[in-house]
Amino acid sequence: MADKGTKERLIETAMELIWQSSYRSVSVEEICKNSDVNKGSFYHFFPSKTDLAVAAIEQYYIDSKPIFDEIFDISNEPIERFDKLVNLILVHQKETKKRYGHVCGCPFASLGSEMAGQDEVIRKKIQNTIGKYKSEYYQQAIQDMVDEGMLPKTTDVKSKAQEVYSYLLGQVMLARIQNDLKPLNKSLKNGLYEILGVSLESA
Amino acid sequence: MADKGTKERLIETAMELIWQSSYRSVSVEEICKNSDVNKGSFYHFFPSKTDLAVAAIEQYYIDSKPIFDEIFDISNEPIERFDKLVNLILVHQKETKKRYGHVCGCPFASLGSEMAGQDEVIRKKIQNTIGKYKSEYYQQAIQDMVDEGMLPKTTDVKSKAQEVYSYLLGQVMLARIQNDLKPLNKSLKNGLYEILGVSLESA
DNA sequence: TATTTGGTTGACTAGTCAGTCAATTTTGAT
DNA sequence: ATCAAAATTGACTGACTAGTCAACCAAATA
Repeated sequence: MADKGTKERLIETAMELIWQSSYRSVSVEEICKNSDVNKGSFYHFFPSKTDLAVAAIEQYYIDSKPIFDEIFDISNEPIERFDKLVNLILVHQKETKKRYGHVCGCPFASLGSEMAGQDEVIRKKIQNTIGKYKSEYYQQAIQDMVDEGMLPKTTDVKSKAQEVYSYLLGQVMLARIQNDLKPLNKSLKNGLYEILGVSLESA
Repeated sequence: MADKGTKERLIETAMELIWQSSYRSVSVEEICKNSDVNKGSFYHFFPSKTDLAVAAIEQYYIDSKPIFDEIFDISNEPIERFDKLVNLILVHQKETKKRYGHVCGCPFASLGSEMAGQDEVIRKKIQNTIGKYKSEYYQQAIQDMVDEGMLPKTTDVKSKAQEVYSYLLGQVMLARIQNDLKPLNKSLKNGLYEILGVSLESA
């Protein structure tokens, strides 16, 4: 960690701590201490705690992009893409549970839900970021399914993407609330296939 | 409001304020002021802020129970029950949006997600409450669908209930983050039918 | 009337919070 | 080596936090 720049360390620590607990429960001072940074330095790089959160959201998106680009690569069949996505979610949730001691869920959803009624800047940032995932990956894959005849031409691609995203987000969020990955492991893929309207044999 | 007892007013106000913003951002003092109650009185009824939250969750469940009992009454066809549930969600979200100025989402999910990593008492209370809805209403309706031959005998009823609940929760939560009810109105019912594995004509 | 019980009051503690600031050190370019 | 810009430091402010407490009140009971 000490090999990274001050700003980068703050961003990384912020995401970690906020994801584990919540935005309001993590103080700027705590983020600084866990980054070996003084408070004054924090405000040299970020005008406010809100700006740090926005930067953390952006960084998390940037870091995840290569992984998503590979999963949703055009060389994979659409169903295969969603298959790999489900695996990514399961592995990722298992990893973070081991690392932080409890199921952490989706950082965007948790932070977004917490701050939606209070901080419009953070809410908008998360809305936009989620929107990017939806259009770049989900909508694209569903469109490909329509083009390949796996879904009817009449499919409302945007709505379908919203449904799929909602479902995955709901399962992951419920796993956080229940602090249990078993239901996720058991039913995540099955439900996704049902929303997509494809049978399980395709796997 | 002044016609209710002090304790009841505190519980009602707490639910309102926490639902609009978040648990950590609403102070005990704020809850007291909005209930015309002094701080000392608060701690006469509740040993801690956590206990108030638990009471508020319980009260919200109790208040919603008659409505759910009617919707999920055995005299309604299973599909009809889910149909009425979707309508309830849409109307309820529309109402609270108008009342509070923005989409509020699901109070259980928001509070549960916020506090899951910090307050085990609140997390457990929400987990249990969600569990009650799932088993009393969702699982029961799905079991009835299996018994009536609308779903295969091999259906894993518990998993299916988890999928349905996750989907609805995800849609409602996303509506809060996006502060927009349009996607909900457009695709909530459709996606639910797909998870349930029934065609839209049944409506 | 005396006493107990349930409820009320609001000032108080001790700690936390985001954000400020003036002084200092480090860095990099010339 | 010089100097300006970038980065660092940590004490400080003022506002807010959950929770405490001793005094007070009203109504019911005995």
